[in-house]
Amino acid sequence: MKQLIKVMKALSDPSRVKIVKMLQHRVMCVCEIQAALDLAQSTVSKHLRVLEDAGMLRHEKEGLWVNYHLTDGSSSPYVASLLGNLKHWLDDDLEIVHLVEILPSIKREEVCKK
Amino acid sequence: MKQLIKVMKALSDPSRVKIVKMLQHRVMCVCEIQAALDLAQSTVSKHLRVLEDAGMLRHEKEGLWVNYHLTDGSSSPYVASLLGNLKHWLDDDLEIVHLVEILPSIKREEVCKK
DNA sequence: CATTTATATTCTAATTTCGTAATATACAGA
DNA sequence: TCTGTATATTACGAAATTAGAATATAAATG
Repeated sequence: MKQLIKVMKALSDPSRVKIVKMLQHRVMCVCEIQAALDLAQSTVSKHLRVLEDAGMLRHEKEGLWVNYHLTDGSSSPYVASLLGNLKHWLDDDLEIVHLVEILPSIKREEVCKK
Repeated sequence: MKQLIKVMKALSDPSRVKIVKMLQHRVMCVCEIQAALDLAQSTVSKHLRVLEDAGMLRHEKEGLWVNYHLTDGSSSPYVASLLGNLKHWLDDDLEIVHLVEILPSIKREEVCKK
């Protein structure tokens, strides 16, 4: 039960769902996600932690960058099923369509320098 | 997006998930659910409203009783998919097993009189 | 029509969630 | 080792969620 609730809560926030939808298209680092969603860096970092704790994401360090990507869902049937469903869910949601459209223009080298 | 979030939030609470699992076995009125979960009546009433607003439940009046039952999920693909998954999810969760076991002993005629 | 019973709604307190700013950490390059 | 950059963590206020007590509503019954 606890595990299911954790997964459901992780997907109960629009920003986190958007993150999942973006990561379906490619690996992203924190500042790229921050640029796409227009949130504070600490906010994005925390959302990523919630998704990772639920078993939906994993990260790998690459120098200064931290790359986040979707898991295969092997951590639980809940994750597997919902990640599977989210592959097609929301594909015609206007906000998601827009996010996916601008995704190619978001490059870490251009986006991250302050 | 809004609809998806509503469904996810509805299933982000253990009491609400338990309600869904019980209603897989039979129709129940509010005071039966209250007896099964040992919560205040107003609390149960509000949980039911959340689930119904998300499209997972419907109710019918029968005299003084209000009978709640699961929908067929036709309100949205999110509801359909999650109600489908919840048919087998948690079937070996100890708390759910116990709830289902005591379910036959919970009868409105015996349970509701104050 | 007054009473009882089942449920819904309202009010309120406690807890959780979400977001940001500020700070800490980790790593790369000069 | 000092500096700069990307990310994580902490502190904290605003908003949402959850629970229960009290109250309101609706329907059956005497």
